[in-house]
Amino acid sequence: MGISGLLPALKSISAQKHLSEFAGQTLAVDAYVWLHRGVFTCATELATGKDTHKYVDYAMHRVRLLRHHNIEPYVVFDGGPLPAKKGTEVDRQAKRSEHLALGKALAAQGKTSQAREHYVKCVDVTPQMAFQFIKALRAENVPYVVAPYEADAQLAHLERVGLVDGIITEDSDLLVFGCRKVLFKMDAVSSTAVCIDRADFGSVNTDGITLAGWSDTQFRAMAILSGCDYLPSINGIGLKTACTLLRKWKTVEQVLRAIALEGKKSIPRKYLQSFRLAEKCFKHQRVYCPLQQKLVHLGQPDADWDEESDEYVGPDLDPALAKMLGEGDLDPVTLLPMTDINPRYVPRVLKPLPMNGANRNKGKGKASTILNFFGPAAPRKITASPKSAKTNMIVGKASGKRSLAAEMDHDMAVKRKNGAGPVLTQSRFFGVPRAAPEPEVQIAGPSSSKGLKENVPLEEEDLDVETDLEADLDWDSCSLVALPDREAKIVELEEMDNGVEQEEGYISPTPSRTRDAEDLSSPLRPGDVTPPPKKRIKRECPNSDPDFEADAVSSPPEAMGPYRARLPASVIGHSPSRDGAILVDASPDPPRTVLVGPDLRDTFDDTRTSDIDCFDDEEDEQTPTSTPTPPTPDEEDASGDLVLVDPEELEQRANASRAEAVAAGWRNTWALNGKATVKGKGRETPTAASNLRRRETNVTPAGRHLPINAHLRPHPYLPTSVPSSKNASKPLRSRQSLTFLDPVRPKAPRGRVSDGVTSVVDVDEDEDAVARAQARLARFRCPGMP
DNA sequence: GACTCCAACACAT
DNA sequence: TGTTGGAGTC
Ligand SMILES: [Mn+2]
Repeated sequence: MGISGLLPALKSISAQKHLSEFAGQTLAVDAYVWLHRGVFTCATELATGKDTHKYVDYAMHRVRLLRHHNIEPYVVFDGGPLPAKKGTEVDRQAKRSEHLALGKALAAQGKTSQAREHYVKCVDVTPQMAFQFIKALRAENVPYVVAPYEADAQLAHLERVGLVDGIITEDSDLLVFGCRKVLFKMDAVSSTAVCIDRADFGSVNTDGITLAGWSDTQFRAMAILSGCDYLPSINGIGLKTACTLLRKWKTVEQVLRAIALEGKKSIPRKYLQSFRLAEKCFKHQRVYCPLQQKLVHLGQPDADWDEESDEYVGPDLDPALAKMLGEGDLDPVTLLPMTDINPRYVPRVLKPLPMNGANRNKGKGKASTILNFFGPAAPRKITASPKSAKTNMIVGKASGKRSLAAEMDHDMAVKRKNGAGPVLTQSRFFGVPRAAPEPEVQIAGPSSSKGLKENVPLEEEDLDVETDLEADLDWDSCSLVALPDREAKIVELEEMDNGVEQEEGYISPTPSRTRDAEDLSSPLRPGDVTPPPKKRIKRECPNSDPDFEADAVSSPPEAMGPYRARLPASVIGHSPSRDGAILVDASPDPPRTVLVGPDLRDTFDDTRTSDIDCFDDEEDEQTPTSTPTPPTPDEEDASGDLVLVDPEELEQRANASRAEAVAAGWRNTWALNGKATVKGKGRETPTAASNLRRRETNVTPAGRHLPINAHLRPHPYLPTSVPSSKNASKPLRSRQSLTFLDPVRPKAPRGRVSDGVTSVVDVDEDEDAVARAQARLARFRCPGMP
């Protein structure tokens, strides 16, 4: 959903920019957007179960477009459902099958175009489809990561730790997650995008919406109040009124009080409590940190943290599992080994990859992942030393590519560590626009005829090449990423044909962190902590072939070069702000209102700690000041009657059914597997229905996994230590996490293929462990709601 | 009139 | 996921 109305409200600070303006930067990409659009290319094929990878081509085309503009994409995939998301999955699934049936019926009558209309509505992006994209990314050495939960939070994390300079998405939520630079509506044809910079928030003035002087917390509050994915809004409250109320009353508590006293709208019971949880999802959702190679909170939780919260923002996972998940080797929803639904699709490898010795088990090291996983030296904590990671970090056949990506991340980490300068003075509030608004060069047509020329004709001969490859290669016994030597040769041939040269030079990162309003207008800032970026040296295409699709070939074998070159500036001179707080010059301190008034225990929370804990934590320190007069005590009594709704029961009921649905899903899964095991083949024909799943799925549809001879069983789990929070005044309670208790001994690896579906990671021996993890996860993912 | 809510639609070629 | 237009509400 996102925050409806947010983008229009921010129109006044939205600027359409040409991609070339981001040259030299690394931009995180919300993969779902491209995959979702790509699906339109081949909806019919997907719905009818035909193998296709057109949706990957669509996405890769954009990847190459970015690279063409000297932007390094860092692709981020969605993970499993967050407990916070309610599973509306059932009726959706029903609708999908309807559409599928209708589509097939029409197709049978030859009405293919009408059929397609329905097909489109029944196809959805699955993790397995995402994996096809990942295969292509690996082949072209593009950094990527799979989020344990929502891509939103993952994207925000990458920006926060400085691995990327900005984010490409369509989801307005990203702004609520605290992202600084977000690019919406990227258009491949014009090579433009609509850029919203957080530093401009202070100058928002669209239709009565104003954010000057607001903190991130206030902004987030506005978004949540107006209704978000984690919490529907109070009836009648939209973005505008949320904004207005918040402007007047400053804190959520007071806003609620005002609403209650007004008496026209009914506030759900425990709304404030739910609000706090929703807030936590935005602030502290769990993400995978490529640097630490484990799950971390987006923002470190501080006070007001308990186990409920800790699970609500996404249960922790064992680091070894988290890593596999983050790198795409697990289905993030089921935690089962990723399944390759289209093994015949082998993305063209543009360059033989440099592999160190540890990596050189390609073609046969089926169990290497598992070996590494469970082996003696496997799961370990990444310390500050990038070396340990380098020697140890291999994930099976993913081989060179991924280790490259990982190494890149670690290089970034090192730089980041070394370069971490003094924390700049930052205001926590959105600055009011000052001085003359910077004249922004928009759509600065990149120097060139070249850009235009290269954009237009996109030849699709790639497909042919790939097709040839498919025909040639034997994929029966090895996973796709394990490239046969033969392919490497083909690749080299291609390289000779297309050989393009790319400069190895270091490209100066641009300062990406804004400190004041001026920064965004002038991205390049002499005297900044980072060296003034000379406008990137553009890759030249010596060939007459201007097609940027061929660009990728240009990467030299020592592919680390380009990666380093694209190190985001933020890695170098800044340490990430705590809560993504931004960062402009100080604006007038918002006044603090003393909370006096009716007892709204129902809407607030019986256990509320303090009436003025409103602007939580350390983030917003407000100086006491006079402000709109708080409600008078004598109005107090009325408040009790204002609560007309009692959603508690409804909610419980909903939870019950949700739990049931999930449980049913699991039962089906395992039941089907059991049956399948007997038969020998467990995967039903990949009908469209079985292949379709929304990304918010809570229920695991049957027929999506390989038959696994495992069963669910209860298991204990161990508490693990909590990430130390530097500013946590009190120690956090220990957190539960997925832990393998039994020593696992890897057996001889054996590939597994059924119905053309190949398991990428073979974990036969660890079924129990995985099953336990899943059981745990299932519990986590469907907890009782507050 | 301002705002919220909802249903329908676009998204690729 | 966003956008649009129209209905409904205050
Ligand atoms: Mn979202």
